[in-house]
Amino acid sequence: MDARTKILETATRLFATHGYDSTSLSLVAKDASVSKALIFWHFENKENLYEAVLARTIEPYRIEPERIADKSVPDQVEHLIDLYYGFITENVHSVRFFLSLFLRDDKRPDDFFTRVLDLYKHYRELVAGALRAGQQSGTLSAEIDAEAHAALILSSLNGILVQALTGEQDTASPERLVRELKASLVDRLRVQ
Amino acid sequence: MDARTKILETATRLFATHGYDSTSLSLVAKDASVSKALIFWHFENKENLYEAVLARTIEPYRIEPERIADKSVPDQVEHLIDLYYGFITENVHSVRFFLSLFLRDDKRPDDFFTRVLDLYKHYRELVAGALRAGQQSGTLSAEIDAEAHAALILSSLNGILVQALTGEQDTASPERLVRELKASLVDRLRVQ
DNA sequence: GTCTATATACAGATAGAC
DNA sequence: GTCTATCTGTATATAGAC
Repeated sequence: MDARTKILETATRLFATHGYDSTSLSLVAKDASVSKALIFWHFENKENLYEAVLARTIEPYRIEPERIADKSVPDQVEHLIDLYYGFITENVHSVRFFLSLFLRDDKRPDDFFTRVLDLYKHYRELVAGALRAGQQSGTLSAEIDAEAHAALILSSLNGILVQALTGEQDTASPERLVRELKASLVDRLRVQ
Repeated sequence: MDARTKILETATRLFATHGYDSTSLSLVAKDASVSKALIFWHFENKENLYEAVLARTIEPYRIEPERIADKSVPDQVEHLIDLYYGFITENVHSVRFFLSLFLRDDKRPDDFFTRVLDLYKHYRELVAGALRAGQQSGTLSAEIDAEAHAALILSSLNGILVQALTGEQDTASPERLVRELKASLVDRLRVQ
């Protein structure tokens, strides 16, 4: 692996765990086994390195349409829930990173910020759309407000994520909570 | 107000918004209109100041029993939800602070960490207990697992909190989401 | 208790040899 | 491209006057 990539990988790990300010370039250099000067040669300054790290981190953040619209309408909502949960599971570290960015007054370039938010909104609209489709086909209760309910489903998923991230080891596992979520927020809406 | 308190208040605000490392004592001194040396005279060093800030911040974190058991059983769950939401609303800044602490590899003394976790667990047990009471008195469906369902309710509340903290301004307000939560995770369980 | 002045360490960043 | 040596600013922390 070339030095540039080595620096990038090391910096990604360190920024994610300690944040921007608490990560010194001396430490990055040491952990990547290069000199501090080399970091500047490749990335010019600390902020540039950080932006490169963010760009690298956000790369897998996208919605893959082919994964979505291939299920019968009532199950589509649960399928979307599984996709969301699967994505989070595969990207725990960067998800934790972005979440902590949202909570801090830290360095957070707006373009990345809004890109994550847009993805989130888009996903919520997909869930809302699936709920509406279920209502129109008569398989889901017409009583609920699809938009608000979709927002609740996503919020609950985020809450489960937070619970998993903060590492509370007791009783309810994330998987158990997701099952409970599906049972309460989807299955219970099915028209018999 | 005496200088010690002024320092403590200023430091609380700054640590909460910028974190431990990004808050310099020079800034605290300037914002509190005292000399840097005075901070050291009162708190010895930066870590001590930080611990004092944490102790001050966690002070209102407690469960008040008199607020809890004064409702009819089926409404008790919704009452607990309101209490949780109310607490969060009143303490947004410190809640945000603690949440970001949980997500970072930052300075986080374990005693504070576990105290917050214990409170959370205790609260979840209160919700589970209320659910069980409802099931025993026949007002709530016996089908659900009270522990898992209580965990889901708390997770959802945390998710709503995160949504509010990350400041997504569109469509669903936190209040709207809490209403939706009550409708889906409590009302829908009522036995007619 | 509160200040100014200072010591010491380490941060981000540059110069210049190879 | 990669290094060592160095500059400059600012951080935590101390000394000592009042």
